[in-house]
Amino acid sequence: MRTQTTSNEAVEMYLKTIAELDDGRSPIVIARVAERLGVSPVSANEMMKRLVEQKLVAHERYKGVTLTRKGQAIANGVIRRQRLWECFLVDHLKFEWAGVYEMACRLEHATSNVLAESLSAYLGHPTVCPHGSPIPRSDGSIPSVVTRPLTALRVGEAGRIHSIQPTSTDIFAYLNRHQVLPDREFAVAEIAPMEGPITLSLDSGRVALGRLMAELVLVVA
Amino acid sequence: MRTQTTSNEAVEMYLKTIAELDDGRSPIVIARVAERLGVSPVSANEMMKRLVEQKLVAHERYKGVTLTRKGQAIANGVIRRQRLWECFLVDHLKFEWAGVYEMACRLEHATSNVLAESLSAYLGHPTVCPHGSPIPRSDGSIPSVVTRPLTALRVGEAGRIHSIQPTSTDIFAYLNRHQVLPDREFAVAEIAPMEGPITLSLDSGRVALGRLMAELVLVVA
DNA sequence: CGATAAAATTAGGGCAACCTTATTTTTTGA
DNA sequence: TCAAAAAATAAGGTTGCCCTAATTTTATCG
Repeated sequence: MRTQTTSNEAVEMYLKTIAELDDGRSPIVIARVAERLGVSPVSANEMMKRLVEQKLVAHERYKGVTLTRKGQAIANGVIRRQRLWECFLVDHLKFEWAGVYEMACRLEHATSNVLAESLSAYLGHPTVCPHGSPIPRSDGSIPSVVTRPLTALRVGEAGRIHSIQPTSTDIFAYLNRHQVLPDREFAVAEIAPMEGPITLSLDSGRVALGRLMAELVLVVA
Repeated sequence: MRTQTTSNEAVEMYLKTIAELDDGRSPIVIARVAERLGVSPVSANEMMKRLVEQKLVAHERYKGVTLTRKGQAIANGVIRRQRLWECFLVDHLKFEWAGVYEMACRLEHATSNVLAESLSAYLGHPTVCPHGSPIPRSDGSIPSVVTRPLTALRVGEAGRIHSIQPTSTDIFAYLNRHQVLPDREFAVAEIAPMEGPITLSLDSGRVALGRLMAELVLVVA
């Protein structure tokens, strides 16, 4: 069977997931990774053992995992490929914003470096994906912008939506339906007590977002 | 782990390989399939057992296998996806004709039906891949053209190259270097005895092809 | 500060695809 | 016609990735 030159799909998915969950503060709890990938915690633990052997992640027992430099490089490559494909699917094939994450996720593992570079050139070297997230550069670096999750804002504060963190199609679709899209301006109209919803006022009207969802919406200013 | 809605990669590769080896005459010897895929005959045999169970192939003991209607449909879908990607890679990403087979082969397994249809529309619904082979239609049918392998011609006969059958990058590269490309006109200049090379005369000059390679070049008229 | 919840780990399997080596069955051609 | 070549099968592995159930370790909070 044709052999892979790069790491395989499962490894890529684990590394990408760790990178996506990483907020730069504390190690990533393995159980969170398992949840995201829809596998049992045991399976995720086993895989972590393999990734530690390959020096792709560092593991602090009972704390969680962190990507090594090498692991981060692979993860960034995977994310780059996925986001490039998302751009292609939206800009050229005219797919809906909300559904492209999954499609691109399958293509990313079938994409060599040389293909990614040609694709990037074809697309005009985009720097953000359709959800507003930055596309890692081919050298592995990521353009960094200071953002805050929506949950960090207080009532009355205004801002601009920067990006929606990678998640499921359902959530993308909900946000899309309510015009919660990258680059839109908004103000925080209300924050319900008891971990209740955050209501935004946008040009298109008002939307209420639960705290979990609001956590995924990154804003600037 | 994300589950596949369609058949998996290994199954797709086996079915595609059988379809590619099929000349419509006799069943495909399993050992030939194994060779093509670079697996042991034993492995291929085991897989055939699984494919027979799933009613994707029919097996005549000591003769070989044939695709069932269902197996052919899947194979055609896989071939369609691959050839669409080949078109994209050559026409839009400006890749070399010779190298795209392998790249498209990886993408094909990551391509859903809806993606294939959008891609086809984007490309203007092409009917042939860059190697000249027909792209199966979305309903599973294949445009049929009467062609002969180069080996069926006699000295002095002229014709036009229709397509190069799927094979390895090396062979594509050799043919490319010598301008043996779809749509080129040629005449058979010489056929060496003892299974020797067939020499073609093209506008660009002369080329000698071994019998095995000549078998892969399909011509018309 | 100790009980409980959360996280991690251990133990014990399963399955798909691959492998090698040895053997049996069929086809074939001298 | 029968021996060699080709095809298939049998037997026994390996690896990667997944599972459940049971247990151990750590963290947290009343």
